Amino acid sequence: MSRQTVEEYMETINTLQETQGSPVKTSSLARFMGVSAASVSEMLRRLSEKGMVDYTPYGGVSLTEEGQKQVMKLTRRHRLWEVFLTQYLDMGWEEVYDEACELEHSTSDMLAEKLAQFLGNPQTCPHGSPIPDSQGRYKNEAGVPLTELPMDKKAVILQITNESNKELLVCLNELGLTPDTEVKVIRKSSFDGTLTLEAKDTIKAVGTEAASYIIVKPLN
Amino acid sequence: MSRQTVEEYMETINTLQETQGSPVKTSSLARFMGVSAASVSEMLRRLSEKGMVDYTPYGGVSLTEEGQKQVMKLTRRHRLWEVFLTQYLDMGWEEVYDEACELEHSTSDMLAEKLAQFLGNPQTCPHGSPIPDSQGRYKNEAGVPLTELPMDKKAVILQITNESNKELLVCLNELGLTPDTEVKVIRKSSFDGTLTLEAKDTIKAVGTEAASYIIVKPLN
DNA sequence: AACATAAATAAGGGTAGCCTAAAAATATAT
DNA sequence: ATATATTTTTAGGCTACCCTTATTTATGTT
Repeated sequence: MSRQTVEEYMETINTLQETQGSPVKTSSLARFMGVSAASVSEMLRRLSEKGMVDYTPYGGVSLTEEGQKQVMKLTRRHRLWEVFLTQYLDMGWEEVYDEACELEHSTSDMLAEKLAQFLGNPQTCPHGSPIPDSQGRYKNEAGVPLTELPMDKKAVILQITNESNKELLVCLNELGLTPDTEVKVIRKSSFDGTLTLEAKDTIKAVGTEAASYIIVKPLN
Repeated sequence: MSRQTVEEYMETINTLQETQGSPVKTSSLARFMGVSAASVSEMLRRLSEKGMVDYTPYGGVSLTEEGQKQVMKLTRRHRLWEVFLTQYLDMGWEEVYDEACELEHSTSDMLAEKLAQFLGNPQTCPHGSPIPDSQGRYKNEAGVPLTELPMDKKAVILQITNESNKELLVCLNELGLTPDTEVKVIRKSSFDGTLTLEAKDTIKAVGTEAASYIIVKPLN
């Protein structure tokens, strides 16, 4: 089986575990990967034989420790490339996800470490997600979705989940809602929950879906 | 057919056209790609259908204009990555060929141009080979193998062909025989042709095989 | 508990890319 | 010019990954 394809399955399993909990359903995987459920079943059987996932037919799938380790390696490569592409090649933060998806599969261990060194061992990607260390260890700073931040409480943006959503990222970038920015919710619409924010001394409006992808850390 | 595989066939056809002339034989391709001649035949039929090569059974293969253009794009990506890897990530010039082989297949048009810009549009790779421009145009400076340089004539190293030969590159690097270095042949062994050189005010010995891979431009 | 519905797998088929063995074409030597 | 050797292609098979259709399993409702 082609390395690239397998790696994409494993990464998707990981993402779905994180966002929707474990175990992951065949149908979710099929939807996210754009293939039929039958293809997923088949692949899960193979990945299971290779010891990368725990898979019980009809019961869903989760990564084994070994599988998790592999995914952390890929995540590291992916996010290091994102840092390089934004900081040195001047790409937009909505463009780098797709490029990094390609590059990560062509990155040797040595290259990854040299790149990390060149970049000064960054701790997060441009979207604020943590970069696993060379051992695959991962420290995630605790935060809450902006939707759950109490009114009038100052907070700092940690991370934008959904880093592959270009429309979202373009929009947030225009609003200046990027990691490390301080924000405060000053109004919540009683009709549809739309938030009114104060950030960088300006007033901004953010819908609930967008807000749910913005992870913040309350201050004090 | 997987893009990667196809691209590697095309690049190999190009390399063999350059080094051994056109058309390229099935058996050469099979040898260089490490696959059976039967697999090559099959692939050539498919590439021919796609208009990438001119192929006559039993008669060898050569790239079409379209195929050539594709290869130039890949060559550009490959050599740009080599420059990046040596200049910014501090990789050895014997290591970058393999890494660039992987990366070139994962490089979009936009990424290639951004990278070129970041690197200051370099004209040659670390081994001295020209980098095609964004239109795929290619200007190769004329030179001769070191084996054909007249004795006592000063020359400057243009290029090391055989950039994938690690042992050769390590050795030449130790001797300081890299592009832009001035050299002069001061002795040729009448027994086996081994050359004695003067470069950087030091005396160096180079065998004929190694010397045949060193392309120089005579001065004055 | 029985039934309807949804989800997942099994069965069967396709393509790309690889192989080996056999057959065909070409090159070489006598 | 013919026989032999070499090269190349054809034929037939294998695996990875994908598909659609049919069947099985799980789930939720009454």
